[in-house]
Amino acid sequence: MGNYGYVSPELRERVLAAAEKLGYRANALARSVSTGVSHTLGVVVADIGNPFFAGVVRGISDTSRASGFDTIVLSSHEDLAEEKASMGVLLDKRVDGIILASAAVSPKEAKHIQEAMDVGIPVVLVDRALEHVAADAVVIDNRDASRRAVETLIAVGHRRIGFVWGPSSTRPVATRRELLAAAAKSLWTDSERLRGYLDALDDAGIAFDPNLIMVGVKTEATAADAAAQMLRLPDPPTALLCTENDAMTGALRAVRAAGLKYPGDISLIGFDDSSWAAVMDPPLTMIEQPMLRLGALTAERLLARIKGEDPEPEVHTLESRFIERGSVAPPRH
Amino acid sequence: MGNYGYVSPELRERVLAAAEKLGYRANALARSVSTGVSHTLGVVVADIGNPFFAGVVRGISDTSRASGFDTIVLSSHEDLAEEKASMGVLLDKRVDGIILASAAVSPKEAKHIQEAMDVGIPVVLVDRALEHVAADAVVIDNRDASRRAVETLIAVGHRRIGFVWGPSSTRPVATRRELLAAAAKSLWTDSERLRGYLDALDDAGIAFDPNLIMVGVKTEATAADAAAQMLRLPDPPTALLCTENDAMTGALRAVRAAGLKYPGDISLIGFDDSSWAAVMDPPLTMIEQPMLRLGALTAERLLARIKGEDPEPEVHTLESRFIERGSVAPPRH
DNA sequence: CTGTTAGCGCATTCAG
DNA sequence: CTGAATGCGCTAACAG
Repeated sequence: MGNYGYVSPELRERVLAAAEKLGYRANALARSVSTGVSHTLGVVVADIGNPFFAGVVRGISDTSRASGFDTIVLSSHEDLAEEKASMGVLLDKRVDGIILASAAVSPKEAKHIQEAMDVGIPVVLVDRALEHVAADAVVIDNRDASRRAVETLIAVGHRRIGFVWGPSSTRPVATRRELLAAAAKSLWTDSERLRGYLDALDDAGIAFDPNLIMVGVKTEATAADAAAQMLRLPDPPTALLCTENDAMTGALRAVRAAGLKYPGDISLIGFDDSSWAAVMDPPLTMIEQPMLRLGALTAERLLARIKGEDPEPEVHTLESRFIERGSVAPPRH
Repeated sequence: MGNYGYVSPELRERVLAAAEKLGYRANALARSVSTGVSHTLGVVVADIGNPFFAGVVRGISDTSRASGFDTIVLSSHEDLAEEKASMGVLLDKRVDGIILASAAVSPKEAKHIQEAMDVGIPVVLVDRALEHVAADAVVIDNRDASRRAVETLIAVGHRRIGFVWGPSSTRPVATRRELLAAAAKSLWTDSERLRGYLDALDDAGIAFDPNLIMVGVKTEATAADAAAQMLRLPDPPTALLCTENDAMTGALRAVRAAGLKYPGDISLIGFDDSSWAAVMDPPLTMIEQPMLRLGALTAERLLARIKGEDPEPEVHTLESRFIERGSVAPPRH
């Protein structure tokens, strides 16, 4: 049944026929115990409910299956404890390698990753790189994408640009130094996107205003609150950059509640394109991430290491796509 | 390490300490080979990229984990062959039970399900019931929900109501008989929703018009085409019922391309609520499915069978919620 | 309580 | 080519 050893064609037929008739299935677990390999990839994403990760997972499983590997995916719901537990489950189930979109925001939170690698099981990071972790990472050009978006806004005249979900600091951020410190303790993607935002402002000589940067817990509701608060400012933003799907829907709620129209009253740009963004009226200008390719490349890197290759860990950066639609216009006056 | 047998507290401490220091992890595979149980649930959904299924999976894994079960989820991408292969993987990995949202549209396509049950591994269906398969099923009141939606439309005066994604028949459907035959060969959810639509029309004495029912392959693009075609009719629909997320975005594309405004020119109701639906302008009237509870209840039923309970298979029906927002209005004149 | 032994279902090695 | 024996890492049953 395992397709090894020598058998006469005739015996093989008889065995196969008997197996078929009896409904026999080889026990993959016993096989793994015996061989030491499971031909299975473990994946733990931050939130499988996020269409972005669903796309990445699709990319992963398509290419891993093409190589004869199963994939078992777990979701940590952006919770570090759950992430560790999930990795434990994968290690116990003896997967041959692990793909991880980690909720860790600092090197000390990434111990479990290093430990897994120390045990000899290869890990590759996806979507979120991690400093000081010697693992491959497959990501997009977050900083660039963010900068390009803000530059687009500045190019048509905006100078007050809100940033709808940034560092998840608990305390308010007032100075640039505090902001950078908070960013350093945030998810890599959030941090990068914030830096890109700052890059563009700096290049244009626009002063950074802490009131225009959302800080704290990130949910659609808090995004709506933060956006609403910005819009009530004496000098409110004329444009909003939303760094995630829920940030955008939250911002849209606030914009509508304030009785504002986009792009006339306020311009909008968001990360993570979707069908909905395209059918909004007007349609939303968005930054599209290559989810499938992200997943595919990640799986390729991991598979290579499983096959024994052992190059220097590297950060692979894929390009996002800026989709101009109808949610950007010059500010009033 | 397995927490069985008798050990002195002191020895236990020494063993645990040694295990800790050595980084020892019990091999879950070997354990399963030995005990015959894996404490893991297998799930194969039709499309993990669909937020609806992502929610169901979340419900499943939350409640199964609470019972000490891991869950490994696979996506069939609505493909029957992949579904069978996925179930094979799960059986090989010796999961203790399987949850399935099947792509099967007829009893003969459901053999693999019966086979799994014959081998002694419990299966419970979710989202889609299957006639002639003696398995538990956890679903929503699709037919009722659909009927209520159409009744709402009729109540405000609509008589020409388009049904944006119905039976996936390859040939056009002209008569009511053909329609029912096509429905019988469609996904259970699609079929139920179509019946509910027909129920409401019948009750109101409105004649069924095959031109107002989309038939064929179901993608956002084909939905847009179908809707566009309906809108070009000499006697076009004044309302559209969209039975899925992509059907709604497709319909919206067509509505916009035709230069129509909702709800003034055309009313809209859809299945599967989302943040986007709520922030559309006007916001969309939608039918919300209790995804989490659907998943949770499904897991409960399966867990019960794994624990040895063996009641008569039953179809458990949960209630959907009709969320009235701003996409329904009386037809013009 | 402790130490030993057999056995789970497979892959692999080694005589015939 | 075939059959039997050994071991993978674990649980379970059994003497001491």
